[in-house]
Amino acid sequence: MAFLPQVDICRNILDVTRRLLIEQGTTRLSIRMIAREVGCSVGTIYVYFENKDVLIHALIEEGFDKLVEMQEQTEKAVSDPLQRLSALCRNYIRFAMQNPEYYEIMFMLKPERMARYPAEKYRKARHSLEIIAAALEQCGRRGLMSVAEPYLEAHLIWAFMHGVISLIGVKRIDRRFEQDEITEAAIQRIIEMNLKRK
Amino acid sequence: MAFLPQVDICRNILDVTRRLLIEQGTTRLSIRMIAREVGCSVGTIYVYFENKDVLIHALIEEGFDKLVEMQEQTEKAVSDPLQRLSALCRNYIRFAMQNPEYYEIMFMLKPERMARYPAEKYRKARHSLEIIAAALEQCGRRGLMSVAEPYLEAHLIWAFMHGVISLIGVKRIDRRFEQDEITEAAIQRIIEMNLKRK
Amino acid sequence: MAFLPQVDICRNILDVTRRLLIEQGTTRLSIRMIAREVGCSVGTIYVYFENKDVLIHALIEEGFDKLVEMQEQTEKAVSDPLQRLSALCRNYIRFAMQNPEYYEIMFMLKPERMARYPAEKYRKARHSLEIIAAALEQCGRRGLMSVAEPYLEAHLIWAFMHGVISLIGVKRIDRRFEQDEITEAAIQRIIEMNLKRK
Amino acid sequence: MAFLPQVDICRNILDVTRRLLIEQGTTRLSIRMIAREVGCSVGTIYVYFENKDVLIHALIEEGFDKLVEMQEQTEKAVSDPLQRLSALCRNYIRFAMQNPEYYEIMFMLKPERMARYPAEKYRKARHSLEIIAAALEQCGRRGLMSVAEPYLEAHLIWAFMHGVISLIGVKRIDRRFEQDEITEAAIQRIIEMNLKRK
DNA sequence: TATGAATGAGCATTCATTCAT
DNA sequence: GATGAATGAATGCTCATTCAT
Repeated sequence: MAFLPQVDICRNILDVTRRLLIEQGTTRLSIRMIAREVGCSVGTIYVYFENKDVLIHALIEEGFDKLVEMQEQTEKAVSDPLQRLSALCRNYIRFAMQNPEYYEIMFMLKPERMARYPAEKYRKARHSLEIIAAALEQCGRRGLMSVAEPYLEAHLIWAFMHGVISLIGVKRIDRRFEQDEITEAAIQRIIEMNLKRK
Repeated sequence: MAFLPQVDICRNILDVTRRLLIEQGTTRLSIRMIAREVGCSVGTIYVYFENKDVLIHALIEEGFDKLVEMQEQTEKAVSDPLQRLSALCRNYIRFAMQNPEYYEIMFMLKPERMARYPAEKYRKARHSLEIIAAALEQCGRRGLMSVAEPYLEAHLIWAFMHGVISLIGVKRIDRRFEQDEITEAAIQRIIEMNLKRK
Repeated sequence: MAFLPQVDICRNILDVTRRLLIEQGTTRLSIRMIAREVGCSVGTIYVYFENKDVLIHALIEEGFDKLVEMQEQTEKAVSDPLQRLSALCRNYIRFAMQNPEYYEIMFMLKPERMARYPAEKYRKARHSLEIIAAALEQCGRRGLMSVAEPYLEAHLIWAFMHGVISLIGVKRIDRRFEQDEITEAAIQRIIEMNLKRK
Repeated sequence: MAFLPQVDICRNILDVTRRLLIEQGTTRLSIRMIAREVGCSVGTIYVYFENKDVLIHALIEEGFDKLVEMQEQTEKAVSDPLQRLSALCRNYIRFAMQNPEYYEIMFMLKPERMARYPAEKYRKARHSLEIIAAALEQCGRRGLMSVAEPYLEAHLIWAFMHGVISLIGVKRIDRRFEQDEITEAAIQRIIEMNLKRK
C-alpha cells in the first residue's frame, strides 16, 4: 500500500460517479454506492467533495469543459464554414452518445430540482451555442446561407440535436431505424434547413 | 367531512401526484408526500393503487390517452394536409407545455431506471407518430411535399419538437427568446424542411 | 351466484387459513391473504371471527377435537393393551404428519406470545395424554409392563413423539433416514422402554 | 456517554436481540425494537449487521459454537462412556433450558420460512450428534450397550431430548411435574433404552 | 350478511451527512 | 488526509382492525 501511491482518489471518485450515473441517475446514485465502488469509506468522499451536489456539479463542469474544448478545436481545425457547421453538429451528437452521463447532468436536469443550483456553471453551455452561431454567420457571409438571426437559428439546431439524442436515450426511436441513420438524417436536415434556396 | 364532499379520492390522488411530479420528479416523489397533500393516510393510497409504479403508470396511460385523442380530433377536424401537419405540431408542443408532468413521464423516463416498465403502455406513443406520418404522406400525395420515408420524417419532426420542449423544460433557452418565438420558429422550420423545393 | 349457495364461508375461511398456516406460520399469516385466497373481502372474515386470534383459536380447538376423537376411537377399537399403546402412538405421529398446520398451532405456540391465550382450550390436550396413561396402566395390570407412574410415563412418551415430529418438521433429520424409519424406530423404543424386563 | 462506556455496541445488540427473541420470536422481533432497547438509532444496527437475517444468523452461529464447545469439553473430560453419554444429554438439556432463545433459533425454525436460510451454519449441528453417536459406539465397544446403528440411535436420543425441551418450552407439561423430574426421567430412559439387556 | 374504503402504527431498509479519531 | 461509527429522517409497503353502507 505504501508503495502503491493513492494515485488520485479524487479522479477515481469522479470516474466511478460518472459510471454509476448512467445506471442510476442522480437521485438513485448514493454516496455509499460510490464509496463502495471506489473502495474507500464514505467519509473520504466528503474529504474531496463538500456534498453530493458539489460532486455532481464538478462533473457538470468537467463535461462542459470537454464539450467546449472539442468544439473550439473543430472551429479552428475546419475552415470551410459549411463543413465546420456539420462537423460541430456531428461532434455534439457523438459527445452525447459517448458520454451519456455527462450529457444527462449537463442538459437534462431541471434546475428547480437541484438543491444548490450553480447557475454560473451552466452559463458555459452558452459558448458551445455561440460557436454554432458563428459558423452560421460565416456561412451567411459567404452567401451559402441567409441566416437572419444566427443565435436563434443556433438554438433551433441545438434543440433538434437535443431531441434526437434524448429520444435515443429513452429508447423511443423505432427499432427499425439505426441510430446512425437517424442522427445523420437529422444533421442533413439541419444543414438543408438553413441552406439558401436557389 | 360532511361539508367537504369526498368527490373522488382516486382522482384526487392522481391530480396531486401530477402536481408533485412537476416539482419533484418520479424518484423524489414519495407516497407519504402524496398522502400528506391529499389529506389521507398512506394506506389509503394503496387502496387505490397497488404500488407507486402502478400509480405512475396510470398517469402515463392517462397522458397518452389525452394526447392521442387530441391528435385524432385534429386529424379529423383539419382537412388541408399542410395545415393539419402544423396543427398537429402546434398541439403536441402545447400539450407538452401545459402538461409538463404528463409529458415527462410519457417521454422522458429511461426505461432501464423504471423497476416495472410497462412497455405496452408506451406503445400507444406510436399512434401519435403515425398520425404525423399520415399527414406527411397526404402532403406528398397532394404534391406539396416529397417525403421519401414518411415514418422516418415523422421521427425527425418529433425529435425536433421534443428537443425544443426539453430545452424549454430545463430552462436552457436564452431568456431573450420568448417561448412562443422559439416554438413557432421550430414549427415553421419543420414545415419548410419538408416543403417541395421548386 | 344466486344459485350457487355460498356453501359455508366460515368453513372455507378455516380451510384456507389451515393451508396458509403451513407456508406462513401464524405471524406471517395475514387476514388480507386469507380474504384474497377465500375470495371474499377482509370485512367478511371479521363477520365470522372477531379477530385473527379467535380464528386461530377456532382451528386449535378443531385440531384437538380431531385428535382426541381419533384416539378415543382407537382406545375403543383395539382391545389388546400393548397393541393399543402402539396404535395410539402411531396415530399421534400420523396425525402430526398429515396435519402439520393443526399440529403446529396445537403444540408449538409459546403461550406468552399469544395475545389472547385460551388456556381452557389447551386443557383438552390432556385427554389425549390420559388415554395413553390408561393404556399404560392396562399394560401394567396385565403384567406386560411395570409402570410406576403412568401419567409421568405418558408425558415421556408424548415428549419422545413430539421430538421426532418436531425435528422432522424443521428438516433436521439426516437425509439418509426415511421418515418412516425414524418414526417406527421411535415407536419401537417407546414400547420397549416400558416393557417389563425379564 | 462519558459515564456509560459504550463497551461493545455489537455485543450489546446481540444480547438485546437474544433477550427480545425469547419474548417475541423471530418474526415479531423488529429492528426498531432492538434499537430502542439498545438505546441507539435504527441505522446503527445496520452499521453492525447487514440486515435482520444476518443478525439472527450471527446468533445462530454463536449458539452452535457454544453448544459444540460444551459437548467437546464433556467428551474430553468424562472418560467413562456411560457417564459421558448421560453427561452429554444432561448438558444438552441444560443448554436448552438456560438459553431458550439460542435453542429456538438453532433448532426450531422452519427452513422454508427463513428468507435467507444459512444452510452451512446449521450443518454445525451435526457435530453435536456425532459426539453422541461416538459415545454410543464406545459403550458398544465396552460391551455396555449393543447399538446396531449408533447414528440412528443418536438421532432418537436427540429427538427425545428435543421433545422434552420443546414441551417444557411451550409450557405443556403438567404442573404437577417439576422440570428436573421430567428431564431426569428422560435421561434415565435414554440410557436404559440402550443398555444391554442381560 | 357482506362489503371494501379508510386508518395509523408498524415494518425493513437506505440515505446524506457529521465528527471524533 | 482518511476513516467509519453514528444518526435521524425518509423510503415503499403491509398490517389488523373499524365502520358506514
